[in-house]
Amino acid sequence: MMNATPRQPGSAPERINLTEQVYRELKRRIFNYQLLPGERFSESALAELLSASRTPVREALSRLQSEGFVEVFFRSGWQVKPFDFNQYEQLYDVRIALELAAVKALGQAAVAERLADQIAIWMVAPDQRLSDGETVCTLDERFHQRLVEATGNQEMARIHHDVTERLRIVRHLDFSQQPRIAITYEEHARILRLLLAGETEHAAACLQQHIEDSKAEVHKITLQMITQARQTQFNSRRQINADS
Amino acid sequence: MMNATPRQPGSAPERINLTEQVYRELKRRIFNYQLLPGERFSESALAELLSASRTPVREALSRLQSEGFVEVFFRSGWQVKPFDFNQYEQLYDVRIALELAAVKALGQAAVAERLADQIAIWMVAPDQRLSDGETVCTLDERFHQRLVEATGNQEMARIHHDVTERLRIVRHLDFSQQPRIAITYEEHARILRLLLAGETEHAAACLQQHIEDSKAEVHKITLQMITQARQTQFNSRRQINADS
DNA sequence: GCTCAGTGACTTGTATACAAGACCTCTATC
DNA sequence: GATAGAGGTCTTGTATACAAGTCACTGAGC
Repeated sequence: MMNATPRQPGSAPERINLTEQVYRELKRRIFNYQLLPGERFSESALAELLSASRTPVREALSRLQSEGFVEVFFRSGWQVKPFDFNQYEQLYDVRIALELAAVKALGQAAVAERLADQIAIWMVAPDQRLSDGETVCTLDERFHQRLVEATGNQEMARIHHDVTERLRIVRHLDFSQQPRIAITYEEHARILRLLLAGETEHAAACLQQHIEDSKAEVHKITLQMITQARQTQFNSRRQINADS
Repeated sequence: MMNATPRQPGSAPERINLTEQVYRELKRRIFNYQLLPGERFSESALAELLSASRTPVREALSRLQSEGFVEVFFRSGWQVKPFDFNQYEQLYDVRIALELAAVKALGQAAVAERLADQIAIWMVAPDQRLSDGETVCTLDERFHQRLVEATGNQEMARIHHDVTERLRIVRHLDFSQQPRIAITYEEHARILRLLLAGETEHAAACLQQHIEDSKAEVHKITLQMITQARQTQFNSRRQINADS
């Protein structure tokens, strides 16, 4: 029955399941807006679309469900979790809590050592800055992630990563506008400068304000985006109806 | 193919899947030490044990895996995640970050209102205190959970809950000793008193120290528990061998 | 006695079959 | 015309079949 013998774990280094592939692909489509918040779909449709059977699709969905990206209705199909402002705000507050704790735990020396890559990216002359919103958005996400990683607390980093992914849908929109990019550069540079100077409390205050700003910004943008998303959804529905 | 039509969600209020049942039962067994850290098992053994097919068992395991309770080896069985001191310490630090953020966000009035139940439980005369370790352990967990819930941030509460569950295995042991119970009562009462007095910073400092103490305590206890757990495991293995 | 190849039982990964319930549509009735 | 009911189609939930790989054990060769 139960086997308690600790034989050597088969040591499968990085084996990629179909389940894993489907999982990643679905997440990609959600971040892409190929699957829109509120959109409904069935397991078999997904299975056919991704050339897999329902089994791996179900397992991927089940994981996405427990992470809060989708939900299932009993014998009645799946749905991408609809927008929830309240939830996004709460997740931003979780980010603030985690990142502040991280920054406060970081020593001056640790910053110089472990955040060298970020210093090289953000503390540059204005004419050296990147201008592509997409790229800067990714770098921004990485910056905040690295702050937490730098503490060495992998569990905190993992949780922070999950929260960040939940917010990715809305943060994406934030960087479609040029001013946001400049502000991001300036604030990240300031935070790093303060950390390097050992002014931890001041850095923490800056970081908090920085995240609060994103939170406020996203709240504004999301309203206009929802209408846009609804429009797209309506179009695609019309298209599907036209096909059949 | 895709169906974007938002027909009314079937509104299944609290339907309990076999998957859900298996999930809960497995978690229960892990918290119970019926499934020991490091123990290995197969899907079919579990399926037979719980009178289900492999499908719901797999889904439950997959969820437990993404939550960090178990892990799978490619075509080579499952394992309850072994003890990892480092990980537990990191999770304690996540708890500190979240609970401190929660306490700082709580206003004086909010405490009196929303934590009335906790005040009734912890701020009692010494002769009114409960003495059963098991019960106090559960109440302790609830206390910290309620601190976070009281902020109204459900996402933070959910994450805190998950972290707490990961730590449940080790915290259980902490309350097997009487002194820990008295200390818990005193410290919880003090934290609540300070919060009610509006001394947020002081309360936060107390809370931090309180959690750090648990963290240190658990580190001590776990060493002796591992041997004890191994002993139990050995016994149950002997029993199984005797059965067959 | 030791090493190593082969073999077979056992494991997970994936596909498929079937069951049970939800929802839409069409029809009969008022 | 409006409404209630029945049937069919579509959905997920669960069980099972099969494929592919792992691992422990056996036995031959030295």
